[in-house]
Amino acid sequence: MSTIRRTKIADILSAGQASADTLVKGWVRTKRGNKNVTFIALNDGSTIKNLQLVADPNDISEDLLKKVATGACLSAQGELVESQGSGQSVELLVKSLEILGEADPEKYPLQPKKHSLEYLREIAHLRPRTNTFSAVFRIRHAMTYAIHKFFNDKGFYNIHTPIITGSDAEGAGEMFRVTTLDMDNLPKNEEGAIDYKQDFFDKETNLTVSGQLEAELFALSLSQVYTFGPTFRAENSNTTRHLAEFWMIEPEVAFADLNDNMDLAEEMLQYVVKYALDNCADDLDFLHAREVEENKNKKEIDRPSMYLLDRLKFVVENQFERLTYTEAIDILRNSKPNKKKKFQYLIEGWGADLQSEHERYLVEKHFNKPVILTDYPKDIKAFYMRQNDDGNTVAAMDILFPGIGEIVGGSQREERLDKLTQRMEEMDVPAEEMGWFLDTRKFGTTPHSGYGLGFERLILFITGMTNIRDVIPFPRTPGNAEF
RNA sequence: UCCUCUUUAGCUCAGUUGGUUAGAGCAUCUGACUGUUAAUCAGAGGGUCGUUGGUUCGAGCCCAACAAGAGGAGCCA
Repeated sequence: MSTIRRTKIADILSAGQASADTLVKGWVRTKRGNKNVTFIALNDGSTIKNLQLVADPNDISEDLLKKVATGACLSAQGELVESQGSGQSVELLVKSLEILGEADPEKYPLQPKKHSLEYLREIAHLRPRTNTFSAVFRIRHAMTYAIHKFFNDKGFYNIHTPIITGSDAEGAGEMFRVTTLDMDNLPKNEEGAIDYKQDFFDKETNLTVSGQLEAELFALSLSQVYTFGPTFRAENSNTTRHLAEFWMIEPEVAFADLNDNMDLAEEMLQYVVKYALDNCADDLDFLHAREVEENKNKKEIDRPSMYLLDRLKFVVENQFERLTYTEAIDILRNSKPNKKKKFQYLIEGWGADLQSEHERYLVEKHFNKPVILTDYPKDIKAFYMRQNDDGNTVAAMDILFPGIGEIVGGSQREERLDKLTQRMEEMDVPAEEMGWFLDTRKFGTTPHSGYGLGFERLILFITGMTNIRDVIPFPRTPGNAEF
């Protein structure tokens, strides 16, 4: 092999031009052909598209070609020429071939055929070699970048809030304990309880369930900040939209009220969807076609009213519907399924939390577009949300997306010290442990707002995947921490 | 955690009111074919029917427990 540099398949295909001496490396997707010619579809992950290698048995030995099986890794050098076939513009006439890594076709778990997502989940270490998952993870990267770019361009600062937290007052769900104590021989104190004084941090510590409270501290100093980090919830949730370890984006903005907050969230969502449309066309085209194919055999009623690319364009081009919780309750109370008692939980009066079936009705049936619900009853929301003048509601907002449900949850934060401490008392939040948080209200407080965006839920929407375990490389769910 | 469903070849699935030797497509292997596009055509190999126990002359099929997976609910992002 000569010492020329590897060319990425994405670059070869986007240039689409013949070139004398070219070196490519990648993994074999399929091989086919006859005695006189062998065709190899090679993929290196730089694009969903494959490069066709053409091997003449006069140039490449039969023994070598025999080792070219699905999954094997190759290095191939030759001449890039205009393709004689119709499926591609250029192809590589192979002059020399090296097998970097063989893959026994009898044992390699990925076959050149369609696999179920459930099966691929069991071999999550190999699934990025498939079209679907390589597309999903290229898009996931693009969305990570787009989010950082969006906030950076607006003058936000990215804050790395702690992953290990000593605060158990965040109130956003069950936490994972962090400890270096010997679990088989826990030290006890005089009262017979576990003596955390002997633990690594001299106290009980957990993995974070939210960076919001820490982000608020920086919002009240740097004005506009956001977090983008891992989040851990030890809830026993077994659904297509919950993970025990997931990634969350939490902007926090000083001098912003609930309307500013909604404007920011809507602008961000439209920005990143547009970014995907502008920059991930090949992958989205593939996922779109995949979805159309999946629904081909379904009945008319079970098919989505819009397919992936149309849904994405729709979100970019249309404003989200904004209404209050109270208005939503009125719509639901007078809705057909409520009158005909089709809801499992009937809407009778003001104050109840909305169930998924209600959110789905509003988003998928009544408005048929993303919906922002605001001003929820204070009793069903967190202590830190700003109390409205009516005394019953808080300045909260949830953004609901079709097929996904809540993708964003946020609020204007309670900046008034007396109101905040009163609410903490009512909801049994230990104020004595949160002096650092209350200090922001004691010293130079100001109205501010923020929200949390579930990154994987965003990826579900953008890729059209339907199970959250298929949009994170190695999903952690109850009873499962493989790989 | 609750409810429902599923578990048969490497993968995706059929398998009748319980009956003798458990099938198909794809994949794999072998062969054919002068440029293929998930190539095509022909042939071959491949099974402790999730596990354990029970009912029965007889269980892939009926019953029970357990396990794994999926979907829905709750919690939320």
